[in-house]
Amino acid sequence: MSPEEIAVQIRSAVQACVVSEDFQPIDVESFEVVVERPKDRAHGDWASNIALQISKLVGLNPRETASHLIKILGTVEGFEKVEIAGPGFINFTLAKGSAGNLVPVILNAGSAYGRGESLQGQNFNIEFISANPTGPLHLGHTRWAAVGDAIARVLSANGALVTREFYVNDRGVQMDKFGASVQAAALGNPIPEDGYHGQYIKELADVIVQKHPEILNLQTDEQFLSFREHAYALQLKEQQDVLDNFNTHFDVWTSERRLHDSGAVEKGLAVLKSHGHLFEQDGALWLRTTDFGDDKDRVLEKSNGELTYFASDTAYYVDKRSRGFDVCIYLLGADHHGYVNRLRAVAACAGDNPDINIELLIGQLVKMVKGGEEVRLSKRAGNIITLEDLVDEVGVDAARYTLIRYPVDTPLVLDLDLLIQRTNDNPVYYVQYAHARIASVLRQAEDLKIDYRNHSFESSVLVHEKENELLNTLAQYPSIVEKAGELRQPHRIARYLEELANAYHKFYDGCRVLPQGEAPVDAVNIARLYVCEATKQVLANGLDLCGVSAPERM
RNA sequence: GCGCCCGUAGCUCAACGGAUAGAGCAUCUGACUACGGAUCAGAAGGUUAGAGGUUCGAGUCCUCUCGGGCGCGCCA
Repeated sequence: MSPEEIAVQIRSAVQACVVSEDFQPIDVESFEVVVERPKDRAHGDWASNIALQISKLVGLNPRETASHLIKILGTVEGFEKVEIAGPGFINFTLAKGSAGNLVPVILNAGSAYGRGESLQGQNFNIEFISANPTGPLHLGHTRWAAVGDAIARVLSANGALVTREFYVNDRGVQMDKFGASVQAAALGNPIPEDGYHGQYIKELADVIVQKHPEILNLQTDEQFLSFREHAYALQLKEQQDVLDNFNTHFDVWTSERRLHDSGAVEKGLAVLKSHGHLFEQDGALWLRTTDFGDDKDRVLEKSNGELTYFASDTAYYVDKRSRGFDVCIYLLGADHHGYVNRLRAVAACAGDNPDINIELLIGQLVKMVKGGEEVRLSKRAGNIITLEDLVDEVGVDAARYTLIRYPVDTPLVLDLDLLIQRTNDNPVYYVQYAHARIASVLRQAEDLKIDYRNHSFESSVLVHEKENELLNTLAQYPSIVEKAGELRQPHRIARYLEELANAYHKFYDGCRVLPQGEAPVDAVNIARLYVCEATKQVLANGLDLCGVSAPERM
């Protein structure tokens, strides 16, 4: 029996108690029935705190409430035991073997097992990374690449429509500094103090000069523009290639320049104006964000007629909404948390509901430690650790998995030495190993000509404690996916996979799957092979949501 | 000064307001002539920074204190 089915049973038990007047009348639909795995498995397979929740409403103390409920629940088929515990928890122990009915469900659903419809019909835009095209992607970007993509996967696993978007900041002062730096490097001049000093600047300069030798003959100003544009194109292409290789694919790349050229900025300002939140002061144009919780109003157009960066942000939000997105998600680094209030205010000024139409996820920065010393990340200083570096060291799977298995609001300290040398201790291998191990068992079954798929699956022979635990863990998967989607927290998938891998390894240790030696194939072997295949499927499904591969061999 | 985030085992981190706060690493002890040991079983390790409060119940919510990170421009 699944947790959802148990919840239904509980609800009808409450209804019955109301009808029999053991409970004071309450609206049976007015509360959420939570069924979850007890932390301590000795408490049973599933537990509910329903009695604690509704005891006041029904006019009894929690334990009395629970005792009425279990009188009814205890008669339901499929439960071996239903009992009260602690302050009024109801613990359910499933009848042996009943959990096995899940196996055919998983195998029939295949890669769709775990997918849900909780976000059906919602159209999400998730914007992440959005780096300046003035250098390689660094470690902070890498966290967003992994997490942003995983959130997108989790959202769509719950039925949402998702667009991954990258905002290219290709306009403004930084681009000019970038261009000037490359130009200087090409000419052998010292790079400007406030320019970019990384080694990649020289490399870009060399590539450009080699491909376009005539650039050296241009007038200084013209030459500068040419260097800037060539370098921009090369650097953007590199970011795109690196992200592709990182298994993170964007649906839309929005250029800030194009946003301006297309008239989107004027359109955005018009929308804000129509809602009456613009005003002029000191010769500048302002947005009254303080109406909606910002701590100061913001300038959109400076007194000299130039548009601010904030004007682009504003226009960009309006533009996204006009493209039909219900929810715009932004992943921002902790150093941008000051933007939260102003962006929420932008949504409100545009006539939207900031609690619904815009979501700002703030992630803490990633710190890298090597040999006990913090490695400082500074693009300008040039001693950056790039996405490429990390992938070169540990591989795409380990890098992605490591970055998504923590909630984004915890600052992350990665020990580079540990990551490089102790790759076997990385939990990603633990999970992948479980998958590969199952693949190996199934391969051997094939070699032994055990065609278990031609036999029917008998769940009743699965009575071993480890089998039960594994099956119950498998049953949790859909609710984990739903929770991860609701909270935008893909790390829940990773943590679940580790638990599932652990349950499988324990099962494997305690339950022989294939017949030993010359022993004949019996129903237990068959059933366990089915369990293996179901576990393999769920591991593969979960790893896919993480953007990590599920290897057949390691 | 104002604001946001964080503080959990030696280290890195978990824990929709739920039961005895959990994993991994590190330390110690065990298991196979191997269905893949990249595994499993066990030991040890905690006043969840501190003090109040809210309630059936607080690591989680509220207030204050201490400690750490970050942000507060007609910059981008």
